[in-house]
Amino acid sequence: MGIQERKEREKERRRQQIMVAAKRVFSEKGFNKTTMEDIAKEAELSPGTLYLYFKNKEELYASLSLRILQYLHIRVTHVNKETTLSPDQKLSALMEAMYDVYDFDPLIIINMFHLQSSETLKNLSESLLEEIKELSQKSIGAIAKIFKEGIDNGIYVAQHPVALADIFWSMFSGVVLWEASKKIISPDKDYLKSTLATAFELFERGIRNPD
Amino acid sequence: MGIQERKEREKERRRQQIMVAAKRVFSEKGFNKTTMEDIAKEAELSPGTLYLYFKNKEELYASLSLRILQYLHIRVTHVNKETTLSPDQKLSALMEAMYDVYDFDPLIIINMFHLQSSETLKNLSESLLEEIKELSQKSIGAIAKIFKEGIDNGIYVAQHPVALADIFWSMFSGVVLWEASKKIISPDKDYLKSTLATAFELFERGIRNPD
Amino acid sequence: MGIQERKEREKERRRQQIMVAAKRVFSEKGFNKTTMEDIAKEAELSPGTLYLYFKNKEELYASLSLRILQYLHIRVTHVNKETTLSPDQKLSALMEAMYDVYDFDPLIIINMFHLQSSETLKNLSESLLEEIKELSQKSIGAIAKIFKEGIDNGIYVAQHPVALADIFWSMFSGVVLWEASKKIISPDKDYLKSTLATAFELFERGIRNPD
Amino acid sequence: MGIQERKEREKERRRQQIMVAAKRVFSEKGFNKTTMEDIAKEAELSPGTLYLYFKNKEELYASLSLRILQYLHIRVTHVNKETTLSPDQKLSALMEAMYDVYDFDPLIIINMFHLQSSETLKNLSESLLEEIKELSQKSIGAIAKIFKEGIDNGIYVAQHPVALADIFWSMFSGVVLWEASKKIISPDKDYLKSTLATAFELFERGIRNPD
DNA sequence: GATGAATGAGTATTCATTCAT
DNA sequence: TATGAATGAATACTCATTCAT
Repeated sequence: MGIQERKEREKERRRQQIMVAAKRVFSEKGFNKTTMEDIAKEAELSPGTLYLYFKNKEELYASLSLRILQYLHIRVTHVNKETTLSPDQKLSALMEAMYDVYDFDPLIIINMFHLQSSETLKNLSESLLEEIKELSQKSIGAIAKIFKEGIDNGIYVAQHPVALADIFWSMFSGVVLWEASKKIISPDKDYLKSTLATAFELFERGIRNPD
Repeated sequence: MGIQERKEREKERRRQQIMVAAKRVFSEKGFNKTTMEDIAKEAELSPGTLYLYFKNKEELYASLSLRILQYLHIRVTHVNKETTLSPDQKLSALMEAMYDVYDFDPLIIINMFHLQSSETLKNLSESLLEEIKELSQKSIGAIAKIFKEGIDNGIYVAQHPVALADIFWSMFSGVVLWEASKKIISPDKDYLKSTLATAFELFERGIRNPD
Repeated sequence: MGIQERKEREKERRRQQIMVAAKRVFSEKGFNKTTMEDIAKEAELSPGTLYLYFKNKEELYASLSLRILQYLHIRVTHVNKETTLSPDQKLSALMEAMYDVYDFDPLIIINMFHLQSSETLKNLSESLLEEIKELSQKSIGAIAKIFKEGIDNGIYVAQHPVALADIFWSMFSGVVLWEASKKIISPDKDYLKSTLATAFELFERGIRNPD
Repeated sequence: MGIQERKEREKERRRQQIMVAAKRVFSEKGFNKTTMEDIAKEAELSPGTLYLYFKNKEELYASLSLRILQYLHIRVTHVNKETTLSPDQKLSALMEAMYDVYDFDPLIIINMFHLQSSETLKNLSESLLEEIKELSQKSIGAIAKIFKEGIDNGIYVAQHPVALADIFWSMFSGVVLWEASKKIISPDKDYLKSTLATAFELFERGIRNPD
């Protein structure tokens, strides 16, 4: 391993260290109430160091959202590669993946919507924004591919596959968000998983062609 | 009309005046970048006056979300009152109502999710929070009632009506949010209404029992 | 006196209050080492209030320099108005005025050079910069007018009056600055006034035509 | 050449390398907006290395001003050595030298005044300050010597030679500074050299005794 | 000597909120 | 009621300087 490479690896480790700390603090306090000093303390670093790895607070925040997109993309791509699966089986696998995405980081979906507010996006660097765009499109594209197969097979309704992918993703995140906010409004109930299951079931029936 | 009542009415008029101004400014700049002075200027009032009618910035913001809930509630209740309509016709009317909710205030849906972040909710007065809770539950309940009729009639799947209502609302807001963020990510496309139509169509097919 | 006018006057009073405090602190600590909080404390105001009257630190600083230009302009204009004076008498009066400019605010000349560094000028508001430009030009123009009379009379050398005014002003501020820095380097001597007198004498002989 | 000496020479070379880089960056950005990292990059060194050769930023800056004093001193001493020249010829040579000083480093004159602000001088090491003092005095002394000859010869006015030297230097730097700031204030004119020529001409006539 | 990652003190600026009028 | 001048706490970000390697 060359010196160059070792340094690169070390740098990535620091980024991860900061992101882990940031995730903890952002999750607990939300974006506005979290200070860079909070994060620095949590990461056992000085505030200045954070800026060696992230341009500013927004960009640190956004990089957290990027991780879930990366995870999603990997999972969905993986599903697509399983050529032996039927569209129905792939859809099942996709739903399974969505549960995992949720478990991977339940709070970060809420962050993603914060991220996607124009207020935030405008402060990101061109390169990070580009990365987010690209990953979003790829992920939605990969989901759409699953639907396309089903549509081509005639077992799913003849809708535009990307539109279906958008709806699938919207429904997923809409449910997650809505259940999260319900949890605040009436903290004693936690229906998320079952609501999600019902939503998926309903979605599946919705896209299926009547035989 | 007594003096008391006239005063009350006058006060309500001012609240509305402020809310109209606030909506304009929040819609344009988002929550964080909007200052109370911006709103005061837009309302042609002084900053101090705003605090005579709203406890703080968060509460002013939240009251805007309350309006859309009120509007939604009125519309859905109205649908429910039409006893001559079949469940299917009511569902159509409900969808129609959702389009109107969106048209009533496209950006405020995004605000609603901001509202529901714990960060914000914690700063609201007990009474306002109570009002939001109640109205949310009533609205969801009214939507659930429509589904319940269909389920009881056997034309909709035997799911818990409230779960269906939640999914319906989640899907609606999920699509609105996702399309809004896509507009920023890939600004050249604006599919909202058609995506929404597809989503509703799919939802309808999803909940319908196979004959 | 109308309310409008009284407010205006009150506002001007506050500006002066801040400028007086700022001058004291800047003189003592220099631009960089002076904090806005220092000034606020000296003015017995809060830091935020400073920003109600001055856009930023640089602009507060620049406004101090503007005062000396204003003073200079008034004095020189006054000299020009004395139509009964000969060019020589006017030149004497001008020199007198320069001594007073110096006494008015000995340290602020140094500030003026700080001001005129491009570093600083770039941060000023368009309007303030405009004001500085205009006042500079007017002042130099007024000085030039004195020389022009002498030139037209044939008692001063046939140089461009504005060039003479520039040199006069340059020599004045050059001497002030140089003596100020010498005071730091060898704090035991204070030749300023006599050096200035010699400089003026020399200048006068320099511009005078041989009879 | 011993090892000691070679090391010394190497060290001096590095100092020069850094100063050349520093001059470029300071000239472009001014003192405050220049960072040590900027200079390090320009010098193709690391920030830490700069501190091996200069105590701190101020001292690096000051050492640049020292160079021009050194240059000035060399030139003026050289003029003095030319015993065959008349005072008038020496004065001409001095003026020539000043043009060269200006050409040597037009912006550094402005820096010199920054240097001489008490704000900066207070942070310099005793030894550097001493060096600056000494060189200033020597340079002024050398200039004064030229004037003294003329005075002794009776062709220049009977003023204190050091006072004349101070005025000469003040006028020179005053004109340079003023023209530099005018360039910012009214960027369309660039009279420097001609103003300087007029100033020198005027100075010469000013110091000359009427025959 | 040279490096450059890490430091952390230092501060200009903002803006929700208050309160004397 | 309404005002709007004043407040002052709060914080993102910078950068000269250090020091382990």
